[in-house]
Amino acid sequence: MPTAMAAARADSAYPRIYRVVRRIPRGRVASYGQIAILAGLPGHARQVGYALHTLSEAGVPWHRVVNAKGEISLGDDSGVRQRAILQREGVRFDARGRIDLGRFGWELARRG
DNA sequence: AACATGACCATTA
DNA sequence: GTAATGGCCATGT
Repeated sequence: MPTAMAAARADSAYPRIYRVVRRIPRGRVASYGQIAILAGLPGHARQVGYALHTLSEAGVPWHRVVNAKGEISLGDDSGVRQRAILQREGVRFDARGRIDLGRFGWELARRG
């Protein structure tokens, strides 16, 4: 019988993060901090970013995760790619490259 | 092992 | 509005 400690260690945080990201509906975005909270890791927003950075799994809509300002956090070509995908899903960006989280932010309490 | 870096965030000035 | 600070901790050197 494995100890509780071993069991907790066996379930690393990354799969939980991926599971939450997969729940983000199409046409919506969530912040890193929000993902961390929903994954049961409050305050670990940075680890969410790292989890997505080292992401090798398929089927995870990583592009629906942006920072708390509604801005894309990637500076290189990946950022351009992320923005294009989001726009294809119907997410609108303002002139400064920011998303209105009041309109496109993922809110669980809201139906739709 | 120490150290620096990073797809972050909230608070404070 | 911007800038600095502290917290978080996985990865790479």
